[in-house]
Amino acid sequence: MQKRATIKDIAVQLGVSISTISRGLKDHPDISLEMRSTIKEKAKELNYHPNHLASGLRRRQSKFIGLIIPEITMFFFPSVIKGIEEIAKQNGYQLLVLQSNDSIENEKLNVQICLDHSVDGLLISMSNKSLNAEHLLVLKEAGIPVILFDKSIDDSPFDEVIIDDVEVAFNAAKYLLDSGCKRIVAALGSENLTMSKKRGQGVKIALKNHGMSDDCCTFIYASNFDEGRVKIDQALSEFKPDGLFLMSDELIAASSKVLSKIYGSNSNACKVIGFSDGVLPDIIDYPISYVHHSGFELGKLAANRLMKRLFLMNETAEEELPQRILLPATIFHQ
Amino acid sequence: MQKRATIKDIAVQLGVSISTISRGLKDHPDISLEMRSTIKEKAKELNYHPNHLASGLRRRQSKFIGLIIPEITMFFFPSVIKGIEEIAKQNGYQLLVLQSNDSIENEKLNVQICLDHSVDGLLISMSNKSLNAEHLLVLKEAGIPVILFDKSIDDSPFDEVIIDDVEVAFNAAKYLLDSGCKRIVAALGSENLTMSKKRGQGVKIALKNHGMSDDCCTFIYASNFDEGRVKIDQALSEFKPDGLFLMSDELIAASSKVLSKIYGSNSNACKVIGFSDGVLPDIIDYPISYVHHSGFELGKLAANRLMKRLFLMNETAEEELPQRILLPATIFHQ
DNA sequence: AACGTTTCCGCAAACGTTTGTTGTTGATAA
DNA sequence: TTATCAACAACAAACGTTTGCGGAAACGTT
Repeated sequence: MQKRATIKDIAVQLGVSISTISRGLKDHPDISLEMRSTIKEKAKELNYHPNHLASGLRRRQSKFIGLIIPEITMFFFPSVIKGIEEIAKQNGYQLLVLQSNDSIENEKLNVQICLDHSVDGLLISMSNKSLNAEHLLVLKEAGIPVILFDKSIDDSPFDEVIIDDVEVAFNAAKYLLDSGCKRIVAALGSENLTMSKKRGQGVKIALKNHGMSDDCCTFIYASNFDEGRVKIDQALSEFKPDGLFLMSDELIAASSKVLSKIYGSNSNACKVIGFSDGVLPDIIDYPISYVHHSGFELGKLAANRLMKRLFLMNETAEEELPQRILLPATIFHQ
Repeated sequence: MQKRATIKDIAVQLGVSISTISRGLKDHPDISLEMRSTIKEKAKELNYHPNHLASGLRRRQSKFIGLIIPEITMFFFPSVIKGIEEIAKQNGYQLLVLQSNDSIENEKLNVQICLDHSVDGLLISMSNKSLNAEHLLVLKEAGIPVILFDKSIDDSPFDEVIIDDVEVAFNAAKYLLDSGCKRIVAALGSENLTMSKKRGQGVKIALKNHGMSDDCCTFIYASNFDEGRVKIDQALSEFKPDGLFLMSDELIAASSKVLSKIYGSNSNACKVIGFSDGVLPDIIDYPISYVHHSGFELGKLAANRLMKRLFLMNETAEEELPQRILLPATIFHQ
């Protein structure tokens, strides 16, 4: 059971002080070049690696960024995490991944965990119970930058990185209507999600624009895969729509078998448009169009924004106003 | 910008020493009951929360466990992580999630990151480049328990939590053969993966058991979704098999559209059996049987084993031998 | 009255860094 | 010769905990 080498071990073996070692290791100009290289040599020889807890404690920063999401499912979030991880790693940060399971209590707990671990920043996709960001204000007080991404709230006091839900949903619905759909079912996520509201709103605007009444579209809400399957089955069976709007990959998955069951291979009977990361449409049989919004890109955007905030905090005192960053989304057909 | 309260703040306000606070907070018997409650009251009042870096440094444990996996994809790993997270949280641990991207260099780097962060234990699903665990021995030296899960290696010097690949693959192949399949395509993962070898081996044993030559089965190898799609398409087009063996969810997804394309709705033309977490078969149209191996359960098993190791380390000095823990797997039909 | 025992708490060191300040050289300029 | 100034390195405090040890009351026991 080897004790790992410390800065002190190097100091003793080289007969110099520990401060010299510390400075030498990070190329402080006070230390001569020869000294630096002897230090680095010895460090390599002893297989020295800095103790993260010690330096974190001293420097009051952990090089961790908190990542709070509702749940790690197979939909969307894996690629988001990958995007965030890529940027974080580039900047020497590690991720502290926490799930709220769509509970506001858990969200609070997770915020506390982030605080306990002295995270340098936080990325959060809010639970569907969170209608405001009150419980995140404590982070602001602590001087920890927060970025809301994917699932945001109205009037966010923090930066947000999202897609333009109304606009994109509008375009998606417009596609269905332009294709001649007259009876539409729009499947949305949890009803208290801002995202659901906005995407629903986009659909309604499209309907209005096409001179169609709201009756032409049935809205259903489902907060997870299983609920989606049941409700979509019900809706498709009951209304036999000629157009289906699915606001997430989860709902695309949930509707996949139902679509084949009801419409068989006659994929013209019901046009489908979904919001997808791009993988699922390549897996399911029923041909669907989709708004491509890349989780990977979203993750990168959000993480980059956080990095910028982190950088700004060191440089200037002037607070930049909360900014809204939009993820581009394009429609892919069939 | 609020400074967070420390143990010292409580001490000053209460006019007692910081050691008393520290002990009082964790119910040390040396501290009187009244004192304990005044301390806790004041702690609550000041919204005190222990600084994790400080206590970690002092106690030489981070309450972090490292989790190294090849890649966070939508297949399998999300549920594994959920399982691990559940057990970890129950025991007061956080996860440090790292990806090797199937590179042994990254795996080494990640091990170093775990070391730097003083993780208390490590869970690792090995990259397909890792043929041995040499690069993990440094953890053993440091007294950090390691559990290999899912993707293991031969003769592991560490505990491993896996499924009985040979046995399960044997049963899966047996199902195809019992159903009368004569021309089989078996799609495996990366060729240098121990897991692929073992599952292939199971298939071969089943063939032999049925008195069939190895020629009756074509083995193809694919290390990711896209490669799988191409190779499966080729194989199905070329051999028009009446039985298909798919060793992972990823390959199930990759074959989904190809199956419909080639066999249409005549699902009897080609029996399919896969290894799945259970979600994908509910999404794709082509009816398949599958060996259910739950990522969630695997994660829990692995994490629990690690917890046990962690516990044993505190209690006894006697080293328990590396153990192999098998995840139960059952076959679901259609 | 002298001597244990509890009971409760404080002192101070330690964990491994970082960093502001001070000190020692030797060289150069006056 | 003395003052000046780099250039380099050491000292020591600090970050917020935990914990071994020691000590002062308060109490009972012979």
